Amino acid sequence: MKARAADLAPRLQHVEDQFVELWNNMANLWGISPTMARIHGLLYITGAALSMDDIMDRLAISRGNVSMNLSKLVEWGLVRRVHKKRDRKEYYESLHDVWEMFTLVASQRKRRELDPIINTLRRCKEQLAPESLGPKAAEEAPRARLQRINDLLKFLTLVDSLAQRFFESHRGLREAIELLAQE
Amino acid sequence: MKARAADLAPRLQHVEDQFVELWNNMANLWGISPTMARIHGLLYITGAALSMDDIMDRLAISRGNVSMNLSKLVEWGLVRRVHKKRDRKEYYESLHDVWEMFTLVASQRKRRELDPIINTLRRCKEQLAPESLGPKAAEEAPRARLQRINDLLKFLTLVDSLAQRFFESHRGLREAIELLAQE
DNA sequence: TGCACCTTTTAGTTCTGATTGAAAATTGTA
DNA sequence: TACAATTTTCAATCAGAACTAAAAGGTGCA
Repeated sequence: MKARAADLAPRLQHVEDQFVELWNNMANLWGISPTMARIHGLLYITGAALSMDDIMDRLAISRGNVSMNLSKLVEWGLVRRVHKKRDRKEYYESLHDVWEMFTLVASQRKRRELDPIINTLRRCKEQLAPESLGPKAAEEAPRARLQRINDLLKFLTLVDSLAQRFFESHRGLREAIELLAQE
Repeated sequence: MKARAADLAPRLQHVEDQFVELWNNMANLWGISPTMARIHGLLYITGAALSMDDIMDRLAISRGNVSMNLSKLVEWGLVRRVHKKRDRKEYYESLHDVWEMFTLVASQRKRRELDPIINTLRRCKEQLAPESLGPKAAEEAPRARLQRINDLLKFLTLVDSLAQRFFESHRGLREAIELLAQE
């Protein structure tokens, strides 16, 4: 099938819409809200710096909603504000590098979600420590629970330290991992 | 602080409650619903085989809700049904191994979430392929979009293949990873 | 400085998905 | 087989998150 030039724009837009919808579905996986994801998807796929109005029109989202979600995206570091000369509007542009986006999201989720969990677990652990339970603490029930908390803690601190290591040097690791995957 | 035997049970319960609450907070990270997570948390931390009534009472959740969430947990493979002799009730018991639980959750999320995304991306890619765009396809816009879709696809297939590899042999990998983390 | 243009905030509304309770279905036992 | 115990299903309800529209707040230019 050959496309005339006039067909190109709507077809491109159709692909972009599919992509935005895709990003919407990915929201859960990335742990961000669907609308935030859609906006980011649009910015990523077009590669352009868009204004709030552009986004409102294209995705049929209210101004306030776009505003709030854009600030969150900027806060996450996935999107940058850009100023155009002779234009008072602000424009927004997505990062381009997939690895960088992934690292940003992952490191923030670690900080917001994983770290507090590990802290709470440590607190649970203390409460079950033999010295805080008195001499009878050799009983079955607390010992078993302590064991399970320890298993979990061990696993999560492992994940934590691997993640940390990755964030600190993902540029270098990237090649290594890509090689590893091809093997 | 020394604890008398009588103090032990309520204190243990208090720690368990904290743990269930923690699991509740982890739900988002694991991609399961909070109530499902709380039920699983209770089963994991107590290490016991509990009946629906036990769970209803302990977590203050309705019977229907417990029933639905337990089936989902069984479906995910995180919880097993167990039968006790001379008792018509069914009892439910969590897996104990943290790595196994993680692998189960991750492999299912991959199948439910990641795989469809990769498929959709491939479809987007085809629609932007030069041959489907006609002779004028060398234009800037589609080329740039195709590039970004390819970047993404490359990243996601990489994640996919690493995950696959992990699921197939996490028992072996486990030791290697633990060593790596200590380095 | 004041105005016109944009963005942010917020109070109220809408929507989605979770939860309940009770009826229906199932299961095991006498 | 019948019945009592238990689980599942499902329509109605509820709660919280997301969204909107409009008012308030900034910002840069004349």
